[in-house]
Amino acid sequence: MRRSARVQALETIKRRKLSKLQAEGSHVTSHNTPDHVTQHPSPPTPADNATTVVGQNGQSGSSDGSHAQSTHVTTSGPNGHDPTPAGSNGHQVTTNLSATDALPPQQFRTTRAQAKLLSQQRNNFNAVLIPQTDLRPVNSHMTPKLDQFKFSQKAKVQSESENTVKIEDELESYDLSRDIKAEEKSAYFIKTEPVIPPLISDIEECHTFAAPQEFNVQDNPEVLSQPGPRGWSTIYARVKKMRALVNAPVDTMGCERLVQDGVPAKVQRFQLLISLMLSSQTKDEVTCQAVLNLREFLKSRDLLLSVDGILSMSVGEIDGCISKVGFHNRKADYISRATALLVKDFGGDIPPTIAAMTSLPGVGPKMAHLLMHRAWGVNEGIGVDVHVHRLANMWGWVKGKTPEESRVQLEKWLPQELWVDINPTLVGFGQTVCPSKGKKCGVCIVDKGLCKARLVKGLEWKEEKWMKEGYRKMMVEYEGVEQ
DNA sequence: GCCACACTATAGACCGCCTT
DNA sequence: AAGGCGGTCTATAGTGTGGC
Repeated sequence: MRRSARVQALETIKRRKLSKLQAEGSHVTSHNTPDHVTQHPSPPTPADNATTVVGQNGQSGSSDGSHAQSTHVTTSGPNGHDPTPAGSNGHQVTTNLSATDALPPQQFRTTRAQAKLLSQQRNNFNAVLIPQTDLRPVNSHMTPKLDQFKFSQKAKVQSESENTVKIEDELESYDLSRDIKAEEKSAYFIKTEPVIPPLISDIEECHTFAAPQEFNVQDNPEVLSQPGPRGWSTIYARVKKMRALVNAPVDTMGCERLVQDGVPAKVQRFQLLISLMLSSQTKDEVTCQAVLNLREFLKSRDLLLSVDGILSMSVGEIDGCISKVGFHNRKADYISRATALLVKDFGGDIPPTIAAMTSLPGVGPKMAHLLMHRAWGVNEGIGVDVHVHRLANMWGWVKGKTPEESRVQLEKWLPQELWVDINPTLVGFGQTVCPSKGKKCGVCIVDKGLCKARLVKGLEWKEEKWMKEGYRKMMVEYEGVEQ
């Protein structure tokens, strides 16, 4: 077992033991639990019932130890607010909350029947009907107390509790009948209400900064008529069609949406750089929270998330704010060093060339090209991330071993008008309909003959299952699409 | 069949070792 | 010296397995 899996398993066991002891009325001090919180005796908790409902990403049915965020081990009050005294030493925080307090109010809990229904719906690809972003954990109002070294761990506890309430709140308010009705119509790609995650609503000043104008297939038939690999334009047009109907995390929490309005363009560019640096190997919502943490922290110093702001922070403080993103230790160091380099070599602004950008630590070609698009409005190349790389290879558009190889090959034939558009289009598609694992071929409208995914061993049985369950009608029923 | 648990794959950039 | 390759970091989704 790999170390992380082992740690996860151990933590799960610890949590369960703790929960059991609580249920038995024992007085437990969990010095070794991740939250370092003393937990008090409690009546038997229905936590397990609750946790079988929906975890992160709205996924149902799992109390997998690896899905720690779906667990009601929490020190939070009923509304998910952190009850931890702000001035504590951070190494061991004692609360007087009972476990009853720790549970969300009854009305937020979802019944097993509802959970089952939701589980079934998800299996029927309601990841589309219920955009994942609707159910993803989102936490707000996290007040960093970075004087405490253990901030990140406390933050984790806080976010778990808030997530739980919010997710279930979402579920409670979700109109199940609407979905059943939708299923009867076999309209699987239903764009629900505009998906504005609560996270975004907490940062109202966020907007799309220097966002490239969306490429419209209908208005640009000549672009798609250009030569390229077999069927490329058909695939692109259909993916665009699906993307118009599916909300993906990148649409609402992409890096360019994490830039503050009303601040100098130079600061906006810097914020975009930081967002991009944080985003690698990190889900959009986690990146978003990390950016918010940085901004909240700097706000307490009357500073913006800017070069000056970052320079005022130690690496440890940066790390504390971004502790939930992947490779946070290294990224904290990169951010600190890159910011210093910006001041030293580039006048405190991000450089306007790919070469200069990639000279910054933690910035590779993908980020550089995206920065050129978003920050400078310059279209010099394609921002090829793993989704673009994976999908382009899957469709036979390129044969690249690395994203960089794929980028070079793509740029040889892909019309330049699409160089900016292809990233958000394929990333969103890769996040929702065609992830590397769990491809939803049953609802994809790309031609069978054009997509290798349908030939991948192991997918056949799924296709069969979907057919049996009657969930693969969209291809013929979706308006305007013929297979 | 359901559930809990274990395990694996994946992601972007960098680093260090090895080979050429 | 340059390039290739595999390991590393962390979090999470998906899948497999075994017990009830």
